[in-house]
Amino acid sequence: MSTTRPAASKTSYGLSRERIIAAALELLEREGLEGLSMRRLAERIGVTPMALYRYFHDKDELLDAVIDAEVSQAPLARLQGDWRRQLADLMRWLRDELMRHPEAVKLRLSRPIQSPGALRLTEAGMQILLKAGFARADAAYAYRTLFVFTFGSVAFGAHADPDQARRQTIAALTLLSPEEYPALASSIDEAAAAMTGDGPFEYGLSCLLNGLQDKLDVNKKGQ
Amino acid sequence: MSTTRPAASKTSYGLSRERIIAAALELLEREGLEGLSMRRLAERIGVTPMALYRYFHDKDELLDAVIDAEVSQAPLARLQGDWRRQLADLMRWLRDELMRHPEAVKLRLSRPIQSPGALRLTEAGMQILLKAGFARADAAYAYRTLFVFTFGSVAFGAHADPDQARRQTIAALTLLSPEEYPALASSIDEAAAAMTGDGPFEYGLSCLLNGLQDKLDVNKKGQ
DNA sequence: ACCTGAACACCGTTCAAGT
DNA sequence: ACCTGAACACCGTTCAAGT
Repeated sequence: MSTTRPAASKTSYGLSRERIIAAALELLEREGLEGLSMRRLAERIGVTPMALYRYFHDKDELLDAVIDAEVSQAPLARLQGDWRRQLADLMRWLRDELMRHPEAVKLRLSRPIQSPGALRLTEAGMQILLKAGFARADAAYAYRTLFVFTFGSVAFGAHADPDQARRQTIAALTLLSPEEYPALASSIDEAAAAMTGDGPFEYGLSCLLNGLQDKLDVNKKGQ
Repeated sequence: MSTTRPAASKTSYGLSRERIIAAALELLEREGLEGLSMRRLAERIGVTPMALYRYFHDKDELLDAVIDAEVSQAPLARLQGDWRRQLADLMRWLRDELMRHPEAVKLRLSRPIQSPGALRLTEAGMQILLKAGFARADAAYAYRTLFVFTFGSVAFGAHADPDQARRQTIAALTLLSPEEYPALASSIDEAAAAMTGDGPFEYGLSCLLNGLQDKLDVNKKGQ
């Protein structure tokens, strides 16, 4: 009975950053951002709220670690084809990842994460752009543009219930006076369709890549 | 002394939705989103927290009204030039407005607002696109793309302290191993520059408009 | 070293009561 | 009709104490 320890009544034995983060991710996915409180997290683990503060200074630090873990764990998509195809697939992959954890997108708004794990994606994008012939400054701007568009698409378009979002849009547009809002009043179905699904994202992505191609052509001609 | 009322010790006489919203906007701007609590808001007005619940069912309804008021009060930019110039100026105006109230951007993430006041902007964008020759479905997608990009630029790029954001990016990128992150390691200054200022927004906007021009040309050729 | 208990200063919100 | 007071069920976090 030297190394055998009696079973703990609470499962609080191997408390660690990893264990806390795993439980937080689980809670985040099940209950959403609002449901992720220090007290509820502690309760789930079977421990007092204060125990968490041994491992994280405060809730902010815990949240940082949670997003970081989530971002770092996803394996990058394998890419092939020309630079446009590769960038498109990278952004589609990013969008899919973000849509899987929409709560984490909100979290990233207030805290830009620049851990090595998070920067793998940036590195991949920059590699594609540099190899395609973009100057470093242009590549950085171009990546930033793609990033902002893709994150924005999820942040401002990941509706829990797409059908309801469409119906709400239709209802809101139907209320408008056709005299004051002629363009919208004549495009109610089209505007509603632009609120959900892959269509608007693919349209914007294609626009952006066309625009980037133009920039590349202009610069090459200038040399 | 029939109509003259004794001065109230607290200034709670003309409590109304408008007065509450005005106080909430003030508090939001001074203390940020976290500082806007029902209790603090009530205190500022000189009233009990419960008094607010006569005018709004709950905090969510109050927040909706607050954003709506803010969005509706800004006069739209006056636009001139060709459609590209008009759209660019509209998005620049939107970005300026959003940057003036970055807290409200976070609020709009969870609650899509489609009040008539908020839709004036959409109407303006749709008018420009339809007049330029875009089909209704394309115009809706195109507007959505511009909207998502502009909102995303502010949501993911409105740093309270731009210099600090740049320094943090440089610090994070300097930590990376050049073997694993060759593209980023060779573009540290450029990547940091892409995090702040007007440069990345203008680059992305120009990209998008070029891409939209291409779409328009293709469609016109197809007809 | 690691966790607990009690406490503090906050929340949003309900419900009964005051005027 | 409009506002108040007291209360409830939550928060994040500090600090002293237990083992």
